[in-house]
Amino acid sequence: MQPPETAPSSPQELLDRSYQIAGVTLGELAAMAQLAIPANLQRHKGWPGMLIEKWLGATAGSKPQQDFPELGVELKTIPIDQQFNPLETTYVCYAPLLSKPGITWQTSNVRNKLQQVLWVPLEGDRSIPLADRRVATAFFWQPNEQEDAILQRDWEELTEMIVLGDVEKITARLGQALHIRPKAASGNVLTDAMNADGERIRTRPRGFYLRTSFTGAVLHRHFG
DNA sequence: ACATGATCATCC
DNA sequence: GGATGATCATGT
Repeated sequence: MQPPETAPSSPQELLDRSYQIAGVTLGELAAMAQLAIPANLQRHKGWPGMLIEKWLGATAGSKPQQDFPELGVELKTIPIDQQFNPLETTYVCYAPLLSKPGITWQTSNVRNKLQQVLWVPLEGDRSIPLADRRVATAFFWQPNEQEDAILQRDWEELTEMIVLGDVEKITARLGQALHIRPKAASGNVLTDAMNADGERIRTRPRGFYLRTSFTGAVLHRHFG
């Protein structure tokens, strides 16, 4: 078995590819792809995601928007424990701190990214050596009406705070399903934002993340 | 610096 | 133990 060299031409082909690697360990996938396995993830935090991208035929690199633009599909690996509970929150996208006019939930990057997600759960318990962790069965997910409403409410609450110049009041405690946290290589990275008086300020870049309670519910809706 | 891929590590 | 805030690698 080898990684594909082309992008999948249909959602079904993408799903088929994910089934091909279900149950396989990350060590086996790395070996077949002739990739080195890091000793741990401390300095290779994105490694599992990159490995799965390669095996499903996502275009490499750090391009904006979805992983499979032609399919309208976003790929997300998610580390899980033995009960299929997520072990980490899920990064969605950067949070724009300089609001663009006319942006709504319907046109937001968050909604665009989450419109159609291929979830690929991976064994993530730190007690399992990285190479021994197995890929679980992937599945497509589209937010249902209720999930979309929750995400919309959170997004609107947080976006309103940014628009009102209250970005510094935002904490990760806000938001039922979606929240905002720093997202940067280090604490000294700064970007532009506005304060409540409309003045330019410098602040840490932020990202939108899905809480584990939300992704956990999504997983359990599919795996019971 | 921004954006991708995320997990780490500390605090509660 | 779990969530929050911080951080790591890489490419554009």
